[in-house]
Amino acid sequence: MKNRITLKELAKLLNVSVSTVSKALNDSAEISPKTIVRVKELAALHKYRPNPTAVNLKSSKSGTVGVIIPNIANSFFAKVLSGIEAQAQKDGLQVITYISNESHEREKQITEMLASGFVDGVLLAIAEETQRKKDFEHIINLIDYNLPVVLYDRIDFDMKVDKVGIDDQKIFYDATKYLQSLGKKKIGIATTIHHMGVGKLRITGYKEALESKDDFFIANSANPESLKAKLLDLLLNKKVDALLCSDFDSTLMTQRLAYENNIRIPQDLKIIGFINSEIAEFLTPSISYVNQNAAKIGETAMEILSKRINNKLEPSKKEVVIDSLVVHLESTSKS
Amino acid sequence: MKNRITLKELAKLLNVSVSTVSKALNDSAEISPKTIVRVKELAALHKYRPNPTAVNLKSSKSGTVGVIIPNIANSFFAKVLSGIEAQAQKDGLQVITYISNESHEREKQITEMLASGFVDGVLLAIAEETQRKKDFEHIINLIDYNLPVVLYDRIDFDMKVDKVGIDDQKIFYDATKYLQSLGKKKIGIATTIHHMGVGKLRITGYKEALESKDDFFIANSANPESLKAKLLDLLLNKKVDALLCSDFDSTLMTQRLAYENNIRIPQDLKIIGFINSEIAEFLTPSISYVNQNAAKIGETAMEILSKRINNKLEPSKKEVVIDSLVVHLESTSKS
DNA sequence: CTGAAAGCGCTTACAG
DNA sequence: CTGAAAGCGCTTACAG
Repeated sequence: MKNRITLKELAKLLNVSVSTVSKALNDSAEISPKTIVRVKELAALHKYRPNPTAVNLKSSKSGTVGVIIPNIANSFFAKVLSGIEAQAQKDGLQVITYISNESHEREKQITEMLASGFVDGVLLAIAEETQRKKDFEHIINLIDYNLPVVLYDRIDFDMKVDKVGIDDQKIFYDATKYLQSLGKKKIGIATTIHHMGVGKLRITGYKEALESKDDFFIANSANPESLKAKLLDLLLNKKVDALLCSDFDSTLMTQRLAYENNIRIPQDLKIIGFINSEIAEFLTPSISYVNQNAAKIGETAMEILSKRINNKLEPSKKEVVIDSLVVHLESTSKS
Repeated sequence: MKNRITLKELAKLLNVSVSTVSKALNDSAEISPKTIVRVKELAALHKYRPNPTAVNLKSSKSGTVGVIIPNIANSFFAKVLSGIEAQAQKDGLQVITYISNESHEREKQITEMLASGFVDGVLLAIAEETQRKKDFEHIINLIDYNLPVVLYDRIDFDMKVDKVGIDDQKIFYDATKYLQSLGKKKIGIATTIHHMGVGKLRITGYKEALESKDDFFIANSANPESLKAKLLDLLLNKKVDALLCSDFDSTLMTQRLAYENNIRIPQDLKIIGFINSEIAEFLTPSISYVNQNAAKIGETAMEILSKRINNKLEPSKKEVVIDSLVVHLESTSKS
């Protein structure tokens, strides 16, 4: 990399001291207007930029935040990242990206690295494996380190940190109520993430919405074969007339099984799924989906982290719920 | 953030000098084995970690690379990022992510910021708008700055930098030949990115594969209405029997128009599209797609950048082509 | 209004 | 084998 000009060199060229140059560039009231102009002109000429690393060392800040993403191929998280990046831009922060791939081990490595102190704060969505193992020690450590941490999306954990996510329970509650309003009597749920925080909340919301007289119809398994068997039971034997699908895999399997068994969507079966708009819109038929407002989640989480870093927030932790809504496409249209 | 222990404090506790502590921790041959053990034990006890910013300042390196991503919601780029991150991990580099949103202006801002010198190197896929405007000045500046730069994916540019991408021309050449081998006589192409480097190469490959007696059937427009009209002409009037779709939008429009006009896929029309596996597999019918090996592209680009940063590469620039292949699903199955 | 000095937390040539 | 000193590129309290 080309050698960039330093304060020292600038000072030599101007025949003034380094301190004068530094103060002039920072518009210090101590420096005469004339000198300020003179210094700034030469700095501009040489395209002087303060060395960020030196500034960081002085200020004990890095100007960076770490973002831990469980799975970037999931377009939900890609959009969250996009929101994070946009807000970080505004706040003058650099985003360092780490991908845990839903792995507990990898997540531990990352949190340890972050605790070593490069970044000023951390945005975290907890890996699936970590949730399954219920081993949050590395996360507690990170928080105890007094590094500002904001949990995003996966926030149903008992930790003293700021959180930004959606109200998973309410969404499935509302969705269930909506299907009831369409006259559906046998509403079921399909899920591969029932062991995860968000998965549990969605089931709770669903159950809560049903009347005492209603049966629960739940197909839950992380194993495709087992899920398929359970779903077929709901579709063919129990003859459910609507299904809430809690994730990508269960949504697509539901749709496929309906197709293979000549169950017509939406006439015989209505579906609402937790999948991305890109896919939902282009399935045949298109599938009504939950728009989680991913970018907004990222933006808000970054905004809170940024304020936390700059001590602009009262000590008590925040928990922000971002509105999400069901986008109705063909799979819930009135038949 | 909790105050972390420094070399100085460690030195005081041990009653030795800072230099001794530093050398001991770095296993210097100058230091006695006894001292090394003593120092390391206390360091471990206090969980000492060198302050990365200070190390960076000394070494004039930041240990970070900047990655400019045109559109992270495109799962191709998400996978590239995933490959980049994995390799950066191995190389001990931190990945700072910037999203240009295909915007020329935003890309300029980012490159200027990067030229200001925080990162050790840059991975770049050039924004669509930049390509349309043909204004590459900011990129040339970045390169001239002697900051190592590696172009990924979008590499059909005349710049003296390392490049990692796929052979777009060959893929559509091969795909066309394949469709011919199935007996298809009227092979067309649908594209919304004909103005972009990769889009042009794909068309070139397609044309190259056709015999002199064959006609070209090209539906090209970035405007949906116009593309639709051109596609309908190919499908209904010209009666093409196969279509290569150069991007997401044209693939889905082709599939939709076929559906709406009772053109059966694959019996009446074969399709190969440049879309992600996640979507391709779940369309009805499933659409044969080009697997671009996105993670490999990211990994390789990062590997080259890392070597370039450490001066482990000869001066001449590299251009690496990552193999990609067509994954055949229902839309090209023998009818 | 300007500059010398100290210091952020390290590393490393040099002296002893 | 150990330590004092210089220096990476800045900022800022302090002296003049």
